[in-house]
Amino acid sequence: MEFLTPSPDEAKSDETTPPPSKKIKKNKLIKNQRRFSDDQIKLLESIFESETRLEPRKKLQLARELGLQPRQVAIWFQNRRARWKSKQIEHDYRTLQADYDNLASRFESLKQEKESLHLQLQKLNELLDKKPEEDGNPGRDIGTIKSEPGTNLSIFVEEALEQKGFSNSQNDDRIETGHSREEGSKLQEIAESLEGSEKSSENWYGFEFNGLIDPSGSSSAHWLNSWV
DNA sequence: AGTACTGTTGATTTTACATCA
DNA sequence: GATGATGTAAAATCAACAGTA
Repeated sequence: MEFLTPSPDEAKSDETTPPPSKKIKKNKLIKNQRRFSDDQIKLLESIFESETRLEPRKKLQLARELGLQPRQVAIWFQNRRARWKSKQIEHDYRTLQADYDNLASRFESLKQEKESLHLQLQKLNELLDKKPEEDGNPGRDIGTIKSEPGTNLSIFVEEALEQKGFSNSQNDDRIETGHSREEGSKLQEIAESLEGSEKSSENWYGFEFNGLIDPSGSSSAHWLNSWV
């Protein structure tokens, strides 16, 4: 491999002689000798890939091989390290920015879902409280119903429906307490919808909700209201 | 073609730290 | 252990040059 050799003036900063002032250097630079050749860069890069710092012995060897002053090799590695570091910082910044944007987006979606669920719960409560005294069963706030561990939302709603006099049986078409079948279907629909939301939330973007749903018996509505 | 601007890159300076005699 | 000389690295900066609008 044939590499350029700096002129005596260019070999200004070897290990033994002090570097000339910038003014002198400025006047004596020769075009095309300022930049290292492609082959020199190629070799320097390949070594930098495996080791970002050079041992003194290796530096001397490499300098001989490249036809450069050891000082030039040392400076090249210093600059390379500094510029690699700033690029790395830029890269890390972009990565963090993307992560943040992604999380912010998830947060917004979850917030909207929470609001939607809250609305559905309100509607459900309104329906459940429509005729609280007719069957001697006082209406209760859905938000105060205890949800046992492992109880999903549909079971919870079914219980409420039963207490309200709605039959949940597919085969039982009887309307026992004067509620229309349409009303019951609507409630069931909401229950299924809620269950669907609950299920989808469990694995929403890989989020684990186990820790968010209090298994100690606090109401589903409570965690929904307090979360976000 | 000449010019202004910008990015790249080799080199320098300053400062801090480690090692050694 | 304290001290000065020496070497090296990081960070900031300079300066020459190439590419581009």
